[in-house]
Amino acid sequence: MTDVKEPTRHHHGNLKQALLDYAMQAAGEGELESLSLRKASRDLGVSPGAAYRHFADRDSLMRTVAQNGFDMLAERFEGALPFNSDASDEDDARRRFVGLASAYVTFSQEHPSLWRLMFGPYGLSPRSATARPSTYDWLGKSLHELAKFGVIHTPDAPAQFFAWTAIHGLSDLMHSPAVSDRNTSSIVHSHCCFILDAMPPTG
Amino acid sequence: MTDVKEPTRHHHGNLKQALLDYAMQAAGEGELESLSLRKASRDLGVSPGAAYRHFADRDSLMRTVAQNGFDMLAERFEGALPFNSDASDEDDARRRFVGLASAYVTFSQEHPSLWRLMFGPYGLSPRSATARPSTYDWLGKSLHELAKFGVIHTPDAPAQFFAWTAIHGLSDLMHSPAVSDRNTSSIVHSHCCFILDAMPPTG
DNA sequence: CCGCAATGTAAACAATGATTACACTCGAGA
DNA sequence: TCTCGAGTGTAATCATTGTTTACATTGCGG
Repeated sequence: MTDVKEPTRHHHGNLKQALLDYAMQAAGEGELESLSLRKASRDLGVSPGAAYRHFADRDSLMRTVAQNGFDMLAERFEGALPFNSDASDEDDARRRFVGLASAYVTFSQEHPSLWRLMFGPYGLSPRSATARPSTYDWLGKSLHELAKFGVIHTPDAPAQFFAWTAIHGLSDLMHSPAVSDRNTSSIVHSHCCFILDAMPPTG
Repeated sequence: MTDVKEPTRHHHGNLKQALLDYAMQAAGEGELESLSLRKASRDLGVSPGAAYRHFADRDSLMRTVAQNGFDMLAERFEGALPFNSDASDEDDARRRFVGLASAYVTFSQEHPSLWRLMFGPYGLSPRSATARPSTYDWLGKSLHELAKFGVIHTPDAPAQFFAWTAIHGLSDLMHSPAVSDRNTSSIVHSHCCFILDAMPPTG
C-alpha cells in the first residue's frame, strides 16, 4: 500500500533521480564535498548498496552532478540572453552582455560548492554541458551581437577566450568570501566595460 | 643508535615538517584530494594518532598546505619580478608584466591539485600568503610600472582587480585539460595585450 | 501464469578521521 | 647527577565511509 508516484518504476521509486536530487540539494547547501553515499542512501530509506545499481561509484555521481550544474548554468544563460533572439540596438547588446556575465557570477555565488565541483578535479569544461547550445556558445553569440553594432571588433577565438577567462576569473574570485562585498552588480558592470574596452572596434 | 639529523627534536624527528613535506609532495603528484593522514603516518613510519599532535585535524593540514602554496607562488613572482627592482623602460615593464602572468599560469599548470586546494573550499585568497609582500601586491607593482611609462592609466582598485581576475581566470581554465593545447606562452602573451588594452593611458 | 531482468537488501571487507589512555624521551632545573 | 614534566609517539578503539558479494524481491513481458 505504498503511495503511488507517477513515473515510479519497479521497486522503490526512481532511485537514480532521487540520488541526483539529493546531491543537488546538498550542493545547494554547500555540503557537496562531504556528500556520502551512505548518508544519502540512509536519508532516502534505502540500503547502502542500492546506489551502486545506478552509479558505478561515488565519482560517477559527482560527475553527473557537475554535468547537471553546467546544464543549470545554461538555463541561466538562456534566461539572460534567449538564444533565439537578437539584440535590438547597441545598448541592448551591452545589456545582454552584462546580463550574461551577471548570470555567471551570480550562479557561482549562489552555488559555490557546485561551482567548485564543476571546475574542480574532474577536468570538465563549459563545453561539457549536455544541453545544446553549450554554455560556451552564449558568450560567442553575445560578442557577435556587440560586434554587429560596432561596440567591438569581430571576435576571433583569442578574443572570445579572453572574455571568457575574464568573466570566469571574476566569478571564481567572487564566490569566495575573500573579496570585498561591494555591490556585486556594480563590479560586474565595471568588469564588462573593461572587457569590451580590450577589444576595440577598429581592430 | 638512530641516525642523527640536524634540526631533529625530541623523539622521532620533526614530524610536523615531515607531514607537510609529505603533503607537498603529494600535491606535486596530484594526489592531494585523496591524501590520507593514515597513509602519510604509515609512510613516515609513525602511528596514526601521532599526526594529531601537530595538526588539529586533516583540514588543518590542508589549510597549511594551501598557505604553503601561496608562499610558493610568491616565490615565483619574486623570480619573475623581483620586488626590489624596477622596470628600466616600457618594454621592460611589459616583459615583467607578461612574466608575472606567465608565472601564475605556469604554476597552476604544474600544480593543479595544489591550485584547486588554494582556491578551493577554504575560502582563502591571494592575500592569505604568509609571505610579505603578498601575491596580490606584485600585480599592483607591475601595473604601476606600466603606468609610469605611459602604457596604461594609473591603476585604481577596480582596474587592478580586473587584471587579477583576467589572469586568474586564464590560469584556472588552463590548468584543466579541457583547453586546447596551443602554446601556453603565446596565449599568455595575447592575454596580457588584451588586459593592457582594457586600461588605456588616456584614462 | 511464469520467469527473467531490474532493482533493492544484508552482510561483510578495507580504509579513513578522530579520540583516549598510556608510555617513552629529552632536557631544564634542583 | 637525578628527577620530573612537557612534548611527543603508541595502541586500542569508535564511528563512518566506499565498495563488493551473495541473496531476496518485484514487477513486467511472453
